[in-house]
Amino acid sequence: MEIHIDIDGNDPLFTQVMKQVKHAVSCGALGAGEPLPSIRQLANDLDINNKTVAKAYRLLERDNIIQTKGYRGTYVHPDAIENCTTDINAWVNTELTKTITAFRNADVTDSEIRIAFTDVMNNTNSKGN
Amino acid sequence: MEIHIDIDGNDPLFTQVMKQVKHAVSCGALGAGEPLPSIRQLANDLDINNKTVAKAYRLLERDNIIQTKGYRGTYVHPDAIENCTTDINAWVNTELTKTITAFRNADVTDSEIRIAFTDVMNNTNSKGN
DNA sequence: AATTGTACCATCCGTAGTAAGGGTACAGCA
DNA sequence: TGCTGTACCCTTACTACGGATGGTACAATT
Repeated sequence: MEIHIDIDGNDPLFTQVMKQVKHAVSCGALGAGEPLPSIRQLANDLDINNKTVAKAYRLLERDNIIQTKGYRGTYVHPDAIENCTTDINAWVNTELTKTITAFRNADVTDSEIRIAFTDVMNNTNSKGN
Repeated sequence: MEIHIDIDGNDPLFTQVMKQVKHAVSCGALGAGEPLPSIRQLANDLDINNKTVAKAYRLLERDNIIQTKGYRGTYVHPDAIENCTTDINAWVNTELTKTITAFRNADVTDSEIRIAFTDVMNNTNSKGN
């Protein structure tokens, strides 16, 4: 596990952590079942906040790249390699594009789309993110 | 045409103008083909900016509530009454709700949804709003 | 000449959301 | 006891966007 962080990079820190873990997995540097450094450990090594690493880990776990075993640490998910390729954000992007272009073709203002968007985001039950 | 504006109201000014024009039309106070006050005129009467009224008029015309006849002024659309009931924003809202709840059920973070949204909005050709 | 809708330039303020950090605390394992 | 992940609290930039305003200018109509 060698993770390097570029403070001045374009990507936010938690994104950099996610990308590098994914990369380590797809490279084989991190095999299925192998343990990852603890949140506090990695945060300390990278000299960043616990929450930033925790956020990266949380999202990695949602994407089934890693697995948190309660109080026994965090490990690489058995199906990590396959799940590295499937990018959930890509799916979200294409779906949103379809919806939004439909709106635009109906001459809906970008402003109106944005208003409706924030409206829906705020007045709907989020599943607890 | 009596339009009253509440500066301290919750709705933005251009929305108030739109609502009141729609109301005047559906009430019958403003019949099909009748002329509306000019943009500058109404802006002056309400003591608001030209652009604010122009924005309201522009959206009202898109919704086929009113009709701008070039340099001859603005008039109520022939089918204004029917088009008063069909709210384009309602359709946008329900469509967006469907899409977003789908994302949330897939455990996509609200943050990720927002990022993808702004991404799509900025990296797609808007039809010129 | 005056008025029409419209287009373009620009600014200001308020709000909202993100990213990141700091702190404190808890329950379960070794 | 020490470590694990996790869940709260609150705070600080930074950014993007919306709403509104101001000014200037244009072509076409009356």
